[in-house]
Amino acid sequence: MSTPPKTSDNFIEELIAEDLANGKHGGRIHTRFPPEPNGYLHIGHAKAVVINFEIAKKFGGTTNLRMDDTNPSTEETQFVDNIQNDIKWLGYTWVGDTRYASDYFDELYQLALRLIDKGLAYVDDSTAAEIEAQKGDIGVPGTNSPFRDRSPAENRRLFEGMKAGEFTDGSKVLRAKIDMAHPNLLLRDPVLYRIKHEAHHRTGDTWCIYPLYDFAHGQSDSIEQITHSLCSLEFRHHRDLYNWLIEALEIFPSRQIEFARMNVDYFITSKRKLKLLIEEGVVDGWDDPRMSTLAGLRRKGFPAEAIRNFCIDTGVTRRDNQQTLDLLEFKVREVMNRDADRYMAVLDPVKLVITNYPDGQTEQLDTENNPEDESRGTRALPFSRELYVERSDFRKEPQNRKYYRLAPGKDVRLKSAYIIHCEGHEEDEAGNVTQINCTYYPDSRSGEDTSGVKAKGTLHWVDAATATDLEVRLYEPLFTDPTPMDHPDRDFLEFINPNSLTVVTAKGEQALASAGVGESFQFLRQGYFTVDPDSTTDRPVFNLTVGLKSSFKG
RNA sequence: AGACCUAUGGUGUAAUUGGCAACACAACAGAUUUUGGUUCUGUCGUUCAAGGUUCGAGUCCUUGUAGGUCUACCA
Repeated sequence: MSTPPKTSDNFIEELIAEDLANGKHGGRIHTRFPPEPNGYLHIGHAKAVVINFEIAKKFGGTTNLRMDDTNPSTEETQFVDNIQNDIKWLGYTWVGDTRYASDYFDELYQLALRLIDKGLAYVDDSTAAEIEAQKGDIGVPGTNSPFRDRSPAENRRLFEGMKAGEFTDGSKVLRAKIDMAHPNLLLRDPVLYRIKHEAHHRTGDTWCIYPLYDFAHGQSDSIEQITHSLCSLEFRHHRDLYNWLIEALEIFPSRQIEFARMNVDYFITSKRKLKLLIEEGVVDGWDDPRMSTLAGLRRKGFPAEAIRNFCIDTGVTRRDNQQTLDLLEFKVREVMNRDADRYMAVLDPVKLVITNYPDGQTEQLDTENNPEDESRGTRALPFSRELYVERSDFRKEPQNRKYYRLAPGKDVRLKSAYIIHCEGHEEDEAGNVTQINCTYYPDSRSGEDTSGVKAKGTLHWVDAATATDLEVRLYEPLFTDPTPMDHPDRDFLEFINPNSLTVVTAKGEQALASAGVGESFQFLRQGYFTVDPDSTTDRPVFNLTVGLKSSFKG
């Protein structure tokens, strides 16, 4: 493991340790991750996944995966499949089959009847607008619905009628009977069930009434005997209702604990906004490498291990936090530096001719695959008179003594090959460099250098005759502002970075052409790149995963 | 306005629960280097404010201040 395990407990672990010490649930720990299948998982979800799975693991417990699918209008099976895939990819295995809140619709309905029979819920004929008006306001008590005092028997009859499809959408709802003056607005007789004559992605037309979040989530936790229900801070106010229902229904007392969600610079994590980016054509889809989705980050090449380490190391607290992209990228480099083989590819090629190298001659040079991991071995590199090097590695005039790349009169080492001496260049009428001319020191061959020439700089290069074309997609953050949502006066779309994607044709080592989708490499001196699924045998496509750190100023 | 939550370097997270404020990232400087990468060393800089309790307060109390959340038949 590249990341040492954290030693101290976070506040959730402290609370759980307390429960354990008090003998709660006989020492059993069971958590759950409850996504709504109406979109793809993003970096913020990853945090919740990691917290739920890691904490359970730490205490020898298990974790369920449950689709919170109580709203037939927005949910799709396509999303279910992707969510499952993402969690597995992150490296986690939930216990048993995937659960669905919709599997509990019968039980939930029975629980609703129980509440009705106890006089703790009623059917309300008020319109949505009327219910809103009854709600009161912050600091202003609400008013009782005129239907609040219907008898349990009447409520039961009406609720059964709702289920039987006797009423139209919106004509009736089931409400909990709590307190219209409660300081927590959520306890002012919240709506529990609504009528929706709409097909559900799993139950089809079986139901025309569907429970709301507050009458599905907590109850599902109880049904699954979840001991600790870990969720983000915005559900704090729901906890009062969560607990009220546990008592009213006399069901298994799961304990909800809230933590602060993780925000990351240059990423947005609103599913609605992510969807908008797709609809507006700003990105190509949920798995566009510029997206904050796990599908996007995976396609871009981020290793699951790096995302996991990032989520773990950023900790669990109750305060608002804004994580830097720097740390995420550090975690990515940390893993890829260890794992990725080094190859050479020239992103902006310019021809370099070694004038004293015999025309038509080719030799094979040895180069290590990964200096961090000797077991990765070496490979052969073809070398001949004509090469490609990076345009930015040449200056018509040397800059200063801190510059040790190519310029007239300068000596540089070609990685794993020879030291060359820059003689001059050719250019077109516009002054663009079209060719760099050099001579080489025949006795400076890598590994057996007796030339005595010292070259401060080492450049990557590729043999022109055998080089293969690569499509390389270079990414920058999707936004020009680290927190595009934090401008109340401006739309987040105003902060779209016009340079978020640049496509270039690079010259790469031939071996790169046969790399498999998802394979990652370090392109020497440039960054980590990962093979995109758009690749064809004719045209391999590489995504920039993350650039190398560079202390070069110039 | 009411209720609830939060406050430690630039960012994030710790602090044996009242005992020398530390770790990571970032930044800066240097060493090593056939990647201006990696690795190594060093520097920088922190307890929201004011009172109080105490031999001793980041930690406990009081009062402020700042930020966040909540009035969907979404989750």
